[in-house]
Order: sequence, then structure tokens, then C-alpha cells
Amino acid sequence: MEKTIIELEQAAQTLKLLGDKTRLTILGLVKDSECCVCEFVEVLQMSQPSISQHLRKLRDAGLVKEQRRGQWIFYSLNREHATYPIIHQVLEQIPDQKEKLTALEEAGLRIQCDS
Amino acid sequence: MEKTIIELEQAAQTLKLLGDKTRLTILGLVKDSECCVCEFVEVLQMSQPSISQHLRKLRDAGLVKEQRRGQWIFYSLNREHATYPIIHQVLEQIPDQKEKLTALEEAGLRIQCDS
DNA sequence: TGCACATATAAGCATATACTTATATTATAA
DNA sequence: TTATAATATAAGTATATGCTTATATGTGCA
Repeated sequence: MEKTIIELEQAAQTLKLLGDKTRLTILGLVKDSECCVCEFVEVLQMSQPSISQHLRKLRDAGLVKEQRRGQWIFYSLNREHATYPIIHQVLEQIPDQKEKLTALEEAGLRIQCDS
Repeated sequence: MEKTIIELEQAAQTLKLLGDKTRLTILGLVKDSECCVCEFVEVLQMSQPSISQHLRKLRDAGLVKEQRRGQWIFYSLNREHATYPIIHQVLEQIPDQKEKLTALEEAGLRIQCDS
């Protein structure tokens, strides 16, 4: 990835959002695949409203996108965001969260939706 | 720089500290050279106690080192910190803060100390 | 010794943050 | 149409954060 310059204020805002264990894990999860709220709840073992509130912050800042499919709302990383290069770099340097989704899958709790 | 994996919790703690405009600027300044408190005060146009408190957080977390030289205390980036790779990457992607020090220098306000 | 400068620390306060519980919204399916 | 599931939002609360003002600490120098 080439070097991109991001305004300091905007970088600080994004870094503040990354500076929380829950949100950092959420971003680590959507780095690999779309996830719906109940999956975050399951993986992070936190209350649904708490997860929803974190997702709202990430979405309000534009770091993630949401897409409704049936009764589920799937969240994904917004790779078009101005500060995405920072997020990308950070996610490269923390442990992969993929296994947590694999565990869900094995437990048959992964949401599959074609609608 | 090669890829280094940093524990998620520790990464989040560092990112939280980076997620503040003042501290991010401070780190951007010490990226290039040591600075003393009064220089941060001058550049950032903030009160001395406020700057000191931000520096304390950065130092308590181990992100910066301090070194007393006479009546001044100089701060520098701790490149040995476990999360330094993250800091390095972030600082690569925000505007260079060097000019702010150049401006100080031209105003004759840069601290030179040989003791 | 005593004063001035650089810096740190303490205390107080307003605002932000991250939960909780309760309730509203939206979509599916019977 | 009604019940249920997934999600969002609202309101309340405890704690964290970032400033302020006031004061303490440490160093250099007359």
C-alpha cells in the first residue's frame, strides 16, 4: 500500500475509535468477512445493545458500512474511508480474529443469508 | 519494516493514547527530534500543566522517554516499545510536524542544551 | 542562601464514555 | 393479523477524560 497522508484531526478521531478493545476486535472481524450483530454478540460475549452502540459509533464515523439482508444487518469494513490506510495498517499488526469466526462456524452459529 | 504482531489489548491501549489530537501532535514532534515541555507548550499553544499531563500519560505507557538536561526535561520517542511499529506506521500517514519546530527555530525559541 | 525558571503534581469540575435495563422498530413466518 | 426474532434507540449511571487554577519540586545562578 502506498503512503497516504491523512489529516491529523481525522486520524485522531479514527484512532480514538480504534482505541477500544471491543471496537478493535469488531474491525478485526470485519476485516475478513461481513458479520451481523448477533455474531459480534456471540464472539465478544457482550450484550446486544452494547454491541449495537459500538457499531453505531463505527458507522457514524464511516469506518464500517451496513447492509440489511432479511432480518439481519451485516456490517463490513469501509475500504473507501479516508482513514482506511491507517486501519489497514493497524489490523495488519494485531492478531488475526478469523479463528473466532471459524469457531462460530463449527458451532453452527454462523449466519448464512442469500436474500 | 517487517510485520510485527502486537497483542490486541496492548494495541488498543496505545491507540487510545494516539486518539487525541494533542498527543498525536506530540508524538509527531518527537518523531523527528527531542523536545522539551516548553517547546510543546509553544507549538501547541496550550497550558503547561495540560501538556505535562499528556506527557505523563505517554510516559506512563512507555511510548516516550524523558531525559533531564539541566533545568529542562527532554522527551523522545521510545522506539523499543512493543507497540512502536503501530506508532511508526501511524506517524507515516499523518502530516509531518517538523515545520512547526522550524518555525520555533526561526523565532529563536528552540531550546539548545549541551549539559 | 535565596530567587527565578522549568516542570510536575494535586484538586476541582464539566463533559465524554461504556455499560445497564427497558422499549421501539423492522422483517419473517405462522 | 399476530407472534417472534434481530436490531436500534432511549434513559440512567458510574467512571474516565481533559481541562483549569493553585502549589510543589528540582535546577541554575547571584
